[in-house]
Amino acid sequence: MRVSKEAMQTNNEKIIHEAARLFRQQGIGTTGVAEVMSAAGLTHGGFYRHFKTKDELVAAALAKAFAGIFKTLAAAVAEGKASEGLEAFVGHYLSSQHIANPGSGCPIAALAVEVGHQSNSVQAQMRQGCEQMIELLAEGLEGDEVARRDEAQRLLASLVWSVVLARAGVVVTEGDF
Amino acid sequence: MRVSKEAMQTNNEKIIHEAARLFRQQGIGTTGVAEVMSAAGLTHGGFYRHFKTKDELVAAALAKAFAGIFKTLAAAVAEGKASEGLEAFVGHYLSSQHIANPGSGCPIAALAVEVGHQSNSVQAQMRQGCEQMIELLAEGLEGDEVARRDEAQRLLASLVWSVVLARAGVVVTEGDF
DNA sequence: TGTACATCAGTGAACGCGCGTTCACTGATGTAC
DNA sequence: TGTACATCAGTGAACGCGCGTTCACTGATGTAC
Repeated sequence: MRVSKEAMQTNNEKIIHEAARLFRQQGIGTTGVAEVMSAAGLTHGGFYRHFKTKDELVAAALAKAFAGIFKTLAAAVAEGKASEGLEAFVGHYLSSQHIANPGSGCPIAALAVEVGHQSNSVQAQMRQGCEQMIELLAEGLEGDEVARRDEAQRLLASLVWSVVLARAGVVVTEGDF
Repeated sequence: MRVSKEAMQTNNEKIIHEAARLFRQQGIGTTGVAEVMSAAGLTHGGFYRHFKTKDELVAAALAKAFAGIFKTLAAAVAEGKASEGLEAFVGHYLSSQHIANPGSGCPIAALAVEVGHQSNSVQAQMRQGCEQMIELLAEGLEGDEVARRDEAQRLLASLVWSVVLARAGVVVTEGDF
């Protein structure tokens, strides 16, 4: 039966939230629309009142996942504490907590490769997220703009790769970042 | 109808070769057994004379993909030309040719994340390939063993990440490796 | 070396299953009077 | 403010489709005499 506008809005957010979690945890192709709806406490038939296609949900979930990751870092940069914010971010990124919980973690580490096989709009979302992350990381580094951007890219590569390897079970010796 | 032992062996190699190509090009979940068999010039019903499950094919294809990547580098190391071999390897790894052709390229860049959702034996294959690659890269670097291994890990992270980003369409400014 | 027969690689149709998507239906919500 | 009705979010069953896997069948291969 019909629900109020507020209830529908809440349901919409739940769907995106669960999708963002499940896609990162299990992969996009492996997670069905029915599973997402069930996790949100709904039946799968109602999905198409919220999204035209699964692809549209993927794009929304990816945007939400990036927003969650950026939140703390962006706040630190806005407060002028970019360097401290960067240090805390790196510490959390490489933590065993982040490695053990892809569902609430970095969408790049979880989905970057699979997104290469998704629609253009999803790829654009991933591209934008990566670029935004590099910019935010660069804020906390030293040197001129080009050098910082360069260093930020190398840092992101190290971070993402360490987490991907650790999740795949490859033991990595401590590196200095 | 039945074919000779030699013909069967040839077919087996064709299946693994096409699987290694298609899995890297399109992903594992997206590539069906029927598509692999068709690419090998066979009908999909015969697949189970060669492999017990699709998973067994994935493991074989991954091993084959690693073997192809290691070939040149391992030969250079064996000849005592590890440093030159490394340089050539890095040059090829970052080439537009490698970026444009995942089907014949590095299985880590193409499959590392998706393998996280595969069987234990497939994960073990990926793990072993990564470790072997780090060892081979370390051979061409300088310093003591620990420092070389450490540097090799950072190098691999940069290499893989650059290719993943480039394939996702994110333009990366030139970095020095 | 030649013949008779068992083996088994490959064929092509079928299996159950889960996928993304559609649809007739329900009944609370939101609106018009 | 109260009533009558149109709207539409959510339900649950169904759709076609492609997946991994199975199977009865075929006929060339390999073997035993």
